[in-house]
Amino acid sequence: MIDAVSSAFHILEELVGSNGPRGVTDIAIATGIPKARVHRHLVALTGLNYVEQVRDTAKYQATSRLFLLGQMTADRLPWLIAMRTLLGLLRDKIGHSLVLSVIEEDHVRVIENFRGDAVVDISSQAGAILPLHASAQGKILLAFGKTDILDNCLSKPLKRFTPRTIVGADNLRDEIEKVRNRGWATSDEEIEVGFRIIAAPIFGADGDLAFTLGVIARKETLSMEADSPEILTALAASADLSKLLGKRSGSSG
Amino acid sequence: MIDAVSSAFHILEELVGSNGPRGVTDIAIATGIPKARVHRHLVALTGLNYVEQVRDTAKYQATSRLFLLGQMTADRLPWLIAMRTLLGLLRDKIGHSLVLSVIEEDHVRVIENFRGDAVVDISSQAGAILPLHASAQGKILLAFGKTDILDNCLSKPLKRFTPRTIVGADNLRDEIEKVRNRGWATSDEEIEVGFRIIAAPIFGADGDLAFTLGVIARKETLSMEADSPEILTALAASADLSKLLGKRSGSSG
DNA sequence: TTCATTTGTCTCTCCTAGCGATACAGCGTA
DNA sequence: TACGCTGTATCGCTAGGAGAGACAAATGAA
Repeated sequence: MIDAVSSAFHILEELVGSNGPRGVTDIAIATGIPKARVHRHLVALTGLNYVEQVRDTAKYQATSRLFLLGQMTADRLPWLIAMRTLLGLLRDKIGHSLVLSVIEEDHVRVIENFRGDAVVDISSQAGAILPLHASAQGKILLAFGKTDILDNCLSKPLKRFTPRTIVGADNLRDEIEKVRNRGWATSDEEIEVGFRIIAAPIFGADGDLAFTLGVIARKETLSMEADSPEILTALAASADLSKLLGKRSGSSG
Repeated sequence: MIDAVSSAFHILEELVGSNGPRGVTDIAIATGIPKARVHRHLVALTGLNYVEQVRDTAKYQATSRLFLLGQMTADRLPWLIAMRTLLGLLRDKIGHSLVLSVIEEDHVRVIENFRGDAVVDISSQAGAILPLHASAQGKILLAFGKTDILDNCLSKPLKRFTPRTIVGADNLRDEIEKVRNRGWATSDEEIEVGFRIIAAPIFGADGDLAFTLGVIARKETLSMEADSPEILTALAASADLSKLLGKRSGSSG
């Protein structure tokens, strides 16, 4: 591991995860990296055109070049493009917001939102890490990921987000068993009052869980019956995507 | 400038600019970076989850995490999102492929393509650098960028891409003068036989040229008359985008 | 099979590049 | 004016990243 590179990305992530230009001191505090190092890196990144200094304020922000790097990455990952176009179409079809998340070791990270057509938009933040026991996507990982993830999750106290959050170890174990049997997961106001999520697993070429597809909506508009059109559609889509990924050799990330 | 960070991004760019997993030696040769260093960096980047090693082949490729970094960048650059949605709509309206490019110092780099509805897709590659004297977008930079860019461009021999490429210094000077006067540029089979491009400038908050909007199509389907709907629409759109950028303080990248 | 070549990876020493402490300059504010 | 911020510059120190080269595992040709 090269420390300088690690620091650089740490700073970039911090920069990109906030919603405005950031100052050197600010970033130093947020990341825990000494100010001098932060400054040195910001200057370096500016030289590489991945960061720019906002005139007047002297604060720093990421540039469109970093966006471009991501775009080019997507161009080289055909399955990513295919997934995105498919999910775009799916969103148009069912109207609810869709959330694509990637499995990273032992957590679930949101890659992209496809906003529904509801007046009030519901969407999670790209880059966000979802709670394992309270989100439908997290339950998918607990059910279809490596078994030690579930054990590890249960070894720590489960955080309560709403009155409906499952915080009992045995209850969660039962829930995960149910998810594993029927092949899809729900989060019924367990993470935020008034909102439901359903999620389905997407498997990679190696057969391992690679992504999850989530449908999120206000509870009044999203049925959680097994034969509801949303669930049937989501299951069909995730199966299609698994098939899509199966065609190639590469894996997730 | 931190060498390690510079190397890391150099390697990443190389990785992302090719269309498949790359080997260590391969990248070392392509980038001119010693093999040992490339390997060390790839391992480091793998540790940061921005790169993964493809099983079996042992080659490396960028992961969706890098894509995510770009997406998050876009989320923090409101004008980028606004531009993208506007251009998406515009593409649907005029049907031709659109190309959004960013001005980087003294060259023009493609950020994103919005593919038209033609059966045969025409699009440039995201990340590609466009020739200044032969592309419509390049002429925009020569006309509206700093004057030394034009001088510098003319100081070197102009590469001929097609029989119609302008390779005479005086001819190019006249052409650029014309572009500057009317506010838009064309490339009439000057870069590839059979294809036309028209481009318009998009100015940033500081009044400097920041982006260009290009329309690309087969020559039979794209009129280059000043009053053609494509040109009028493109000009209106780029003016709108300039206005959009004028509202905020940040700049390009 | 055998040999040769090339791959990704590792080991080693060397010295430079990145490090933190500290100082400094510019800007608002009190 | 004095203060408390900011971003930036300086400067020795040494840890950490550098390159050369060795190595093993593929790969391919004979």
